[in-house]
Amino acid sequence: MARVGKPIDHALRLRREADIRACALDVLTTQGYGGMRMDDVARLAGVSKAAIYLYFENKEALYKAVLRDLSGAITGQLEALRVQEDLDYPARLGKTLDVLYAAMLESPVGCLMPVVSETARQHPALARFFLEAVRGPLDRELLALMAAGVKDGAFVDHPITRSVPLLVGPILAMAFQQSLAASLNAPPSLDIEAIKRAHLSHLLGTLSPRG
Amino acid sequence: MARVGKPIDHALRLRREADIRACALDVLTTQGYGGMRMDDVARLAGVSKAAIYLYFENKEALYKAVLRDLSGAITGQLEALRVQEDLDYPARLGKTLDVLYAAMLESPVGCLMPVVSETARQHPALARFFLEAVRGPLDRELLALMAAGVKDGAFVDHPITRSVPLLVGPILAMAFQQSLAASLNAPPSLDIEAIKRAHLSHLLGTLSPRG
Amino acid sequence: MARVGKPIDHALRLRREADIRACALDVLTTQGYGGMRMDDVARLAGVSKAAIYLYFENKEALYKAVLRDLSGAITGQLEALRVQEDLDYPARLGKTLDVLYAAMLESPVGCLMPVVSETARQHPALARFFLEAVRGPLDRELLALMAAGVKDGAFVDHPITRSVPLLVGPILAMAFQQSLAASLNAPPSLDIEAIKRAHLSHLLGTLSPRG
Amino acid sequence: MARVGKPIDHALRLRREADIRACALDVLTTQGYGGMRMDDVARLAGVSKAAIYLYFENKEALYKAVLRDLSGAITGQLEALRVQEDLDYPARLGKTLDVLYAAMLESPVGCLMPVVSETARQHPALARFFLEAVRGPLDRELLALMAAGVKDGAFVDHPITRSVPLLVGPILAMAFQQSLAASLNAPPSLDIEAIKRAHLSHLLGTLSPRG
DNA sequence: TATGAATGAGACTTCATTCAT
DNA sequence: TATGAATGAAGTCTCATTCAT
Repeated sequence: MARVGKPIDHALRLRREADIRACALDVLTTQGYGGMRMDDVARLAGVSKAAIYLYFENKEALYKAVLRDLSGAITGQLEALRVQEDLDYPARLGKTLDVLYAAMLESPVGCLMPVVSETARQHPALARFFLEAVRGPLDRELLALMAAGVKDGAFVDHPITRSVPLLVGPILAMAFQQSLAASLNAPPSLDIEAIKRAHLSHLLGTLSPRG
Repeated sequence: MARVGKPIDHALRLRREADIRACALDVLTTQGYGGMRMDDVARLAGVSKAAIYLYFENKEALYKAVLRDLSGAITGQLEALRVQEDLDYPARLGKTLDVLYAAMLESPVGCLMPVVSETARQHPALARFFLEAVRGPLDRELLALMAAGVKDGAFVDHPITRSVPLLVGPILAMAFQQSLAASLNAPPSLDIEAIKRAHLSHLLGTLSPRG
Repeated sequence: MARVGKPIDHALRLRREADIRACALDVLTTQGYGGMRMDDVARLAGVSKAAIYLYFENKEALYKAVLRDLSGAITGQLEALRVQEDLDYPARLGKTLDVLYAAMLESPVGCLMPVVSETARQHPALARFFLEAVRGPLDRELLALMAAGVKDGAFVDHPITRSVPLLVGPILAMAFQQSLAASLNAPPSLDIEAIKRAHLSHLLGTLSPRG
Repeated sequence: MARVGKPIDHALRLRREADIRACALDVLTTQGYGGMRMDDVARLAGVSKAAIYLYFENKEALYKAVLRDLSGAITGQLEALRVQEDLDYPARLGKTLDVLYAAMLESPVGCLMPVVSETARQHPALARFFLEAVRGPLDRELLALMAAGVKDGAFVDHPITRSVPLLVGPILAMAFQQSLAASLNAPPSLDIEAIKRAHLSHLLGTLSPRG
């Protein structure tokens, strides 16, 4: 009657938690942090408001969990790329852009950027969390790749190798733009593949050792 | 009895209104739309909360007024951009970056871009207005400059000449970063002049006809 | 039309505040701190719940204000007595008992003692407040009187002159008892005047210099 | 199938019930009734929250059970008091104080007295029960001792011999004080032995036939 | 015009209690 | 019997907005 039980239950719990996180992400991207009511998340997840508190200590914790989850996935991908030594540096940079473009422009993550920005203004603790737990690891990965490329002579030692905004700022800008467009129900107007190619070519133009 | 007072009162009214708008902008840039409490605006403006409602119908109307007001300021700056035709293209691109860096990093406009994005879903009309009155002219001006440079042979016909995010996205990324840092009362950590130089060098590396 | 206005308004505000404090005391003595809902206080005072927050920062502050108010009155009386040098020490001690008996057994203050006790368990901050702002001053007054009496040779230097519980603990005990009796709608069974006389006689028996 | 298990189960059930009662007492003395969360009791008892409801109908029932249980312990102590008739009256009064000091300051009973007072309004039945089962016998015993002492000429016929608060109120006052100090995690600051001696000396000063 | 005072709707969070297993 | 999970009712506090003066 008790069956194996325990591990299954544990998995259930994890799935429930993920469910709630997913619903929270949904609400978050459309309503922002201030507009995300625990009620909404609960209703969307099909549970009672109080149930959310069984999985997350409070609204802030839920928000952090959503962010941590998403950023962990991205950072993980970047790290895998960075150490994939069978690719040359330009290729690794290209794949890195692939990951970032996909995350920021083809997933809900992009829509979170304005939310993060707005949220940070009212909740310094959340701003700090974002910088330390999301932005920090991401930046470190990217700068590590560039530094390695420079050290191995694959990249010129140009200041952009030390500046994340100059390297991938355009992606953030597009995320903002797309989020705005989405709010207006405008069709997404960016030809992402073309822009990505141009972005990479632009970077390599500056970074390639000769001419 | 109060007849004679009218015109004076009218001027006073306009000034008061502008005062309140200015204070609202202040609060808006530091706290975001959700964090802008009528109480705060009132206190900052030195009037009673109820007084605000004598000048603006409600919070949203005040927000709209702030944005409308700001769009005028931006258009002014754009006009200054356009009259610099006696300089060569690289120099004009440099000046353009100067203006944009200043606008995004040292004026409230940069801070408002994320605010607008974030409130876009609740206030699509405002978002549209912002896109048309602020972002639109800015984009057109920049693209016109690049197109002219290409046509005159001063710039290579690289796709980045047709993509505002690729050209100046890094600036928004930095605004975002700076705004986060400000939420933490951390001193701004970016060496903007150096970055600006790197940015220009990066662009010219791709755009310059030779090499 | 503006009349003198201001001072009257100010007085009104103070009266409102006192009203709310009084209602809070009412609810507090019957429901305890945990059972005192802001709603109840508001309804009793004939204002909206939110209005209370115009006068008191939060529930804790309201509670503190109630306590501070009551204790201030008592301590003030005690202090006046202590320095009333035309009375001899036994008389001053007697009057002091008068004050304490009246406060604890003939006013709602007595009923607050169990409330304070219960509240302290859940809110250390309030326990500290009670000790520092209520109990402390009261104890100091009482001990100062005894010390002066001893120094002037009016009282024997017995250890009870340095122990507030031994001096006036019985009053607290009766307050608890009365509060309990009140809860049961039992008629108050104590002959306070007689007990007070016995109490004083008991104290003077120990404190009087000769036999 | 489970027939044989019954008696064992029954014993287990009783032990479990007692366990839970003990844990509830623990929480009750430190947190008060309002602060006693079923969660806390469950965690302390090492069972699930739901399990408590297998043994007690609800929170109030658990509270009642704790009190009922305790009344037994007290009556036991009182019986020990009564059998000391071989000692003279002052010595017996001293022993009586010993027992009361121990009961009020070193056992949970002292802590519960204010808890009962505080919850009396919500649970008058409990208050009455407490008065009859705990306070009543205690008072009767004390007054009987004093009456006997007076009748045998060992004590003066002073009114304090007929007033429990005047005789032992200080002990409750100290319990109150100690309970507050405990809320603050402050080390208990009372030198109980010294106070007890002073207390006895104070009483005998009034009660001793000569002087 | 201007304001101090007031409020209702609503948000987060807690907890005794129940239910499916 | 025992529990992890779930919940509804309730409580504190906030804030845009209104009203009497």
